[in-house]
Amino acid sequence: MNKLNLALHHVKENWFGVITDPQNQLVASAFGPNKVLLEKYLAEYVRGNSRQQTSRDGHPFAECMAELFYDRKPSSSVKFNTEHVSPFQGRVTKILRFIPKRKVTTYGLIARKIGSGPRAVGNAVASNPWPLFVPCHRVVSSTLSIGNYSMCGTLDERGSLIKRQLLEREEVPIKGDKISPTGIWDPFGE
DNA sequence: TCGAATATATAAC
DNA sequence: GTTATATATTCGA
Repeated sequence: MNKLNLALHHVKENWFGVITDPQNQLVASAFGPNKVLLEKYLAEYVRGNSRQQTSRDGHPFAECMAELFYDRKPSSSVKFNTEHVSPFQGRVTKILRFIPKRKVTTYGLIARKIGSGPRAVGNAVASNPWPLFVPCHRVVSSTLSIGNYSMCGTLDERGSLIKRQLLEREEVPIKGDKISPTGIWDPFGE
């Protein structure tokens, strides 16, 4: 029981990987150019959960993930397995899912919305188990610089570049190396 | 349990 | 621009 499935999909320079549970819920996703690192990262994420019972069938979510990467499809109808996320991460995730396309928000605004601190929100966003499906790339610092984006657990300039490309494809207004103020979405709404 | 480490914010220089 | 400090949550010894 509790048998998980790992599915991979390759498009151009990137590998897209998803782990799903028997109810077809998304347990975790990750992507990057290094297939070995990707598999290692996902296996580590579910360590202790499935043991060696992970199967490797294809899954439509893997293709869906690549579509999301190229901004070709909405992420609706994907159910998430929240087994590994803390209550706090859950509250942050709920906000992330509301950030509209063409917009971003900040760690600080999310923090104020849920009565927490920006640094804690940064931790939660950084450990988002469902990148692309849950648009954690739509969160930037209060200075409006693009900021950081880790892929398969590694945090470097490359991730930041990918984050920028994702935002550009979604037509978030960017001037120079900063988000334009018109691109900010306020979680307090109106 | 506690100390250290964060994908931060803000104020002051 | 660069600090210093406050801050919430997580993780490991």
